[in-house]
Amino acid sequence: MAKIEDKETAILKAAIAVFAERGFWNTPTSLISKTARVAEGTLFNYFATKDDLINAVYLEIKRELAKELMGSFHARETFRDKMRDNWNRYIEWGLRNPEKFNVLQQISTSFKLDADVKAQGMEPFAEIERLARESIAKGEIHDYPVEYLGALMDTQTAMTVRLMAMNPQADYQRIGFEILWNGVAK
Amino acid sequence: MAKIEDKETAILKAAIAVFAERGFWNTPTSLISKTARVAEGTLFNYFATKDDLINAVYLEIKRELAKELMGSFHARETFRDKMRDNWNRYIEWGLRNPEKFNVLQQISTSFKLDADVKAQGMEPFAEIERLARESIAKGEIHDYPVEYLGALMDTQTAMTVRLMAMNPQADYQRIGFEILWNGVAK
Amino acid sequence: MAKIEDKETAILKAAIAVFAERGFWNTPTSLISKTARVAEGTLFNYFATKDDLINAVYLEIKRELAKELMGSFHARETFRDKMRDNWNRYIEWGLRNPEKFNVLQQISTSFKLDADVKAQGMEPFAEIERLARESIAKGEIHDYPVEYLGALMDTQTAMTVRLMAMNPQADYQRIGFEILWNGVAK
Amino acid sequence: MAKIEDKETAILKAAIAVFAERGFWNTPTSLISKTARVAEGTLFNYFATKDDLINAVYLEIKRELAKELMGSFHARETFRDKMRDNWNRYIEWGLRNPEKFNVLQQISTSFKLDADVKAQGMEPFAEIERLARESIAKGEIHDYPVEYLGALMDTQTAMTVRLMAMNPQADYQRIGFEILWNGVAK
DNA sequence: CATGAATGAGGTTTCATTCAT
DNA sequence: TATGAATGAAACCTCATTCAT
Repeated sequence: MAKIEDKETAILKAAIAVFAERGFWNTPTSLISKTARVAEGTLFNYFATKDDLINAVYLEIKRELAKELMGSFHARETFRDKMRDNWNRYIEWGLRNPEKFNVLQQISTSFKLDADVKAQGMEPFAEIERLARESIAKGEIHDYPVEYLGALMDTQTAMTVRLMAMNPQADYQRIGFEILWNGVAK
Repeated sequence: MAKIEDKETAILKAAIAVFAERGFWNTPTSLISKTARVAEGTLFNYFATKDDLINAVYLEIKRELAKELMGSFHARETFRDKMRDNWNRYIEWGLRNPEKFNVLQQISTSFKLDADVKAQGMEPFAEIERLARESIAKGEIHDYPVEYLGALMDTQTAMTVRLMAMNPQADYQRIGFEILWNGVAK
Repeated sequence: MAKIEDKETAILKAAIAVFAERGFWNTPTSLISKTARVAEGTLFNYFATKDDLINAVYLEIKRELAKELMGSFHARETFRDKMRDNWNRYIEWGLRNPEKFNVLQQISTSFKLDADVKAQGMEPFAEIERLARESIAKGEIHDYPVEYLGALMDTQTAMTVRLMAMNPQADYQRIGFEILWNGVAK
Repeated sequence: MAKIEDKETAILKAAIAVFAERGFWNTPTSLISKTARVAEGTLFNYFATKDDLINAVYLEIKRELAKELMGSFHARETFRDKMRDNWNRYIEWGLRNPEKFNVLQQISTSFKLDADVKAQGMEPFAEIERLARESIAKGEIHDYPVEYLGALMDTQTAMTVRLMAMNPQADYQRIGFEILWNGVAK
């Protein structure tokens, strides 16, 4: 049969859309395949189980986000600027992709990911922690555990996206970073 | 343990225990009733639907947490001390009640609560936002939107609990508050 | 709800009927519940899995057969008479209960029974082997391994039932026993 | 092993192997084609349906067994020797080819073969029944219905193979024939 | 003839909910 | 009010078969 469109991609897209709307626990695989305009069985040709599909969705989104963020570290000079760039890109990506953002949050907090998938998803943050260590060495920011800084950055960004989505005209993006930076800077 | 226990309470307790272990989407009501040593049908005498039960669990935990935190605002003098007291009580409660903390997070992020239940659950934060407004008026902290401050306090506390649960000997509790306070103080 | 009729029995009976007609591998549980005039889910209240049901069917039939045969050993005097009585009862039961006989054969040859169920099903033959040992000691029959004699008795009886079912007017019942006895007698 | 092997043969061999291991009801055609290192669709170029394949497997094995047994009738002089030769060859073939033996039993007892295939599979026994008739005429053995004798020979041989496979050091092969012969001889 | 992606009916099992007792 | 057997829709997944390449 003609591979007119990539079915795997169609399934992933459909999964993100319906997961965002109904929550992934509440979404039958039949709805995903229907949304993807694909037979019910086809889904399982690409993803052996629903859990595998969820892992794949997570990884797909994380990879897209990582690509979005990766550039930020090299485009700026100071650690503060790198961090702010990262902050801004994350938030803007989240606002541009509310479904993906939403699904990522869902999966992160309510699903037991495969260990290797989880590890892959964490890579992007390795870089930010490395930069934080450098900055600590230079005496720019306080000597806090970098894993705490990474987690803080992550949760605060996510929270900011959520608030901005509900209240678009507020100035949370600038304020949030100001608070974050003042919190850690010497 | 009380020998004769209200069945409703028994069901709520059982629900929290099994939700914490398996996730509430993954938990059949039959397991809850079994854990509560109550007939399957009995559960539905107290909670018309599973969704109602989830709402009730949420409210139950939120109320307990609120009671824990409420006192903090009056025991201290300055806003900083009130805030720190609140921070500490939240974290210590979370560490003492990992199941309840866990279930609260689950429900908050992956369940569509009834509007009125959600509203009731937010009450405790009204107080903290009121205090923040006072403090802003006194010029102690920056003039940031109080709803942002409330949300920040909430997510950062929760994140800190999670990290401390995984790494108990770390000093996250003190550090976290330091960052938070430095972030907002003038 | 009124327990007007024993549903468990109804399900077992229905299973035997449809297994006989279509083979148990080819029989959906939905057809069993439909035949038993019971909801699809009800079947699983009584038998956790289809495999459990098959084990139960096997045991049910074996027990009935055992009851039928058990008496035979005491009603007669000589070993030959006991054996012939057993032979006759088995065959007549098989002809009277073609469905049960058929299903028993099916399960015995094409299903991996639970170890304990298998063991329970074998009990009746312990007795015949014990009697064979006695008879050997008395010098009535040849000193052949009793487990071989038991298996021979079993397969030859079953084969005879099958042939008689296809060709009812033949004299296989008498002939078969004659061959069997002459084969083992001194 | 032949490097280039007929795909049809490869499929038949693979089917026997996996049927023996998992039972043919439990074996998906996809596993057969995979085992045969052939595409899923290819199997259906040779066998229109799974049922057709099962029929073909049956016939293939029966033919091999027939070839093995056919010679026996001419290599010996007396009917007893022919019969014993047949008995021995069957048993030894069964022990040498446990998978084929197993699959043959499975299909014979749990599958509705096509009428013509069944007829073809029975041919070898026509010969033994013819010889039995001769022997009866000569007064060597009792005048029993030859179809009963054929069926007896078949089931008893099969049972003996099964027992020997489980208990290889026992003397069932010799004993079994002794019983069989004494049963029918005058 | 060979391939393997695609199909969708159908299989077993789960589970929230009902209701007669 | 408490019970738990009964229900049946729906979930996930399998697999024989088709067919465009």
